[in-house]
Amino acid sequence: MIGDLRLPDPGQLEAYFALTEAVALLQHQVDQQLRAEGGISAVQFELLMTLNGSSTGLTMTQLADGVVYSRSGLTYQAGLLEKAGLVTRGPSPEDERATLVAITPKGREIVGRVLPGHIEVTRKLLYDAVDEADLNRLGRIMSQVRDHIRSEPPRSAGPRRRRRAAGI
Amino acid sequence: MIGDLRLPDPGQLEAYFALTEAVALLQHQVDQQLRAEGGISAVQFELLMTLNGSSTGLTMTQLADGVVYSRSGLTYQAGLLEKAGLVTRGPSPEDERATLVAITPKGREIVGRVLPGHIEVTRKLLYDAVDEADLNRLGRIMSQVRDHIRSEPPRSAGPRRRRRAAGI
DNA sequence: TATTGTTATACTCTATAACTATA
DNA sequence: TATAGTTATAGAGTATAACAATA
Repeated sequence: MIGDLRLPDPGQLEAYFALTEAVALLQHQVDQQLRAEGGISAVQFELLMTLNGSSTGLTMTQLADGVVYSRSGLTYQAGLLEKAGLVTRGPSPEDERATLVAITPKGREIVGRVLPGHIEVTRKLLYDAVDEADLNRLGRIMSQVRDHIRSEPPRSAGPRRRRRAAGI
Repeated sequence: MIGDLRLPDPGQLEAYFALTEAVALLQHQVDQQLRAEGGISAVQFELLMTLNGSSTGLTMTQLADGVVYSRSGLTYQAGLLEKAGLVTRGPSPEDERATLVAITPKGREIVGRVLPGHIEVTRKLLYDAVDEADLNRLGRIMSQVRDHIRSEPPRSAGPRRRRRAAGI
């Protein structure tokens, strides 16, 4: 049915399925906690956390690094955060094209409010599930994977042959 | 700013961030491949793969196991797949309340069409990034995490103190 | 010309609550 | 009463393409 396709061995499949399923479960509960305690989504939390580490603010492009979203999606999220008073947006002195995004005191307050619960959730679901040695291994392995993917040529490089789609 | 909160150590944070970022990057590219070559989303692919392993079909409830979605979300996806002719829905002979979902030949065709590319993407992004020993470790660790989360009491158990939200 | 960012638009997806029907 | 599933609805999020402004 699949022809001469070399299938991944069971160990590879198990790793892939366990990885995606566990992360989906984890992210779902993380998102619930952030919405319940801070009224923000996981994406917004990630943006606030990134900005929290910068005193001068970041440009939209810098903010987009490390996030998967499109530029317009990021503009949308930044707009929501600005409307809620958690960030400010202003022109960059260095590059007139750029927009500098900075976290506000209220933004830091929200981060401080949700962080304990966030840590509690991740501890309960992730840190408590594996011992310290395995957690170190996990961090090393997934850092490797992340760096590997980031070093790959951009998606559009390989003009993949596009066959007829199901059209859902 | 955060009071006496015990912060996770750097190793824990690194593992968590690397995990979520790497999986986000991986899933994004997997989704692109599935849409380009099969016109289906990652969720729909997962559902088809699950049904592909069952000869008699599965009920909506059985299908929901292993997926994070709400019942209505699953109904929506099943409706899309049915409209596209990739699955059928019919009453279960054993339980009149249940709906039996089964994959069609056309559904199997789509799976066969996208699977090689799917395997190619995961191989390039995940399997090629780590050696065999690490992949086995990853599978073991994440299976542990998945089972741990699944064994946790359902979300609603702990009536978390709900503070004022940002209201985004 | 290339880059930075926004906007308009359309669409996909998800969740909540109310509802039907069967166990 | 509890369970299986659907529907109506509403909202959040995402991507694409066109656009304006600066490098």
